[in-house]
Amino acid sequence: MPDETQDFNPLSLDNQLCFPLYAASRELTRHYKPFLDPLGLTYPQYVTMMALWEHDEVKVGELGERVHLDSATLTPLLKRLEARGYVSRRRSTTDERAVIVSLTNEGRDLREKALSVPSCIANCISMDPSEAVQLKALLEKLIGSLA
Amino acid sequence: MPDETQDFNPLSLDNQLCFPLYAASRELTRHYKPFLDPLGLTYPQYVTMMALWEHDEVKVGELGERVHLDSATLTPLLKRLEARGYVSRRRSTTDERAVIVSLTNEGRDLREKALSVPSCIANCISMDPSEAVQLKALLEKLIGSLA
DNA sequence: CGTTAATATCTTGTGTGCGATTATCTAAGG
DNA sequence: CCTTAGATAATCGCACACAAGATATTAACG
Repeated sequence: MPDETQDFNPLSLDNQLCFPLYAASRELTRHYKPFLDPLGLTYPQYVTMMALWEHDEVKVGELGERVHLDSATLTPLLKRLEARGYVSRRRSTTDERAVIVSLTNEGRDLREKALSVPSCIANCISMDPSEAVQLKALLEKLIGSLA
Repeated sequence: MPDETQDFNPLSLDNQLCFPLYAASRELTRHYKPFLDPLGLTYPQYVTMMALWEHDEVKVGELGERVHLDSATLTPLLKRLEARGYVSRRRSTTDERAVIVSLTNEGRDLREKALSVPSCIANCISMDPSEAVQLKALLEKLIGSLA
């Protein structure tokens, strides 16, 4: 019988919020891989493309704010997307410091092929939809609380 | 006025569970840094140490199962912890394939200094404790559902 | 106009993550 | 024994992630 009065261990993995958050993020990312491989995208690239499908012709900094990545991560990632032919990068003519990221036709077309990805992932998650919605809301609340 | 009948966009970042999960994980990790720097630990190293503080003298594979990391990530991470003097690695005498990871005295002592970290982080999260508990439960459910 | 501060991106260095491969060792069968 | 299948880490290659610093441009101010 476990002793109910035993000391609470603040460093136990089972008492941490950070640990399941960290593990869940990587586990979910791993599950995207088989669906993203045919598109020639990694998971961070997929997230970046989703942001661009919503709104392109944006500066690197604006894009980074949207996906919570800084330019040190985005610059090489965008260069790889450019090499793939999905995006183009050009200096702004009005502000030579800024780089404008836009979708190529191929990048725009890729969206059609990506449309089925969310439902493929949904099938991998045997979780009540209402719970998934609740989880998403709590995660967004956490992000807001950390800002 | 937004049109309530407009098409649902499955690829909108705002409709994804993966995106806030990915962002929240990195944001939270970032918030650990100022508290982990004085300990000489990165966030994944901290997680690994927490697992070892609970139970050391374990094989690399067992440790990896606990923290959801494979040997390609753990081996160099453990070598850095070894270089720091926090852990030791030795081949098992009974099974020469296995490497046993154990804490050094210095590694064990580090736990005392780390005891305050969880409460420091808790202070950073302006979130109802019951919501945090709920979030943790939902994350664990998600991990289980993906397994 | 010239100097300085602010902005925006890029580069470099360190440390993960993980797929794929390799090397070593154990165990099981013949 | 010997071969072989399975187990276990380590290694390699590529792609993030981010701090810190470098570079280039713009804006602000006297």
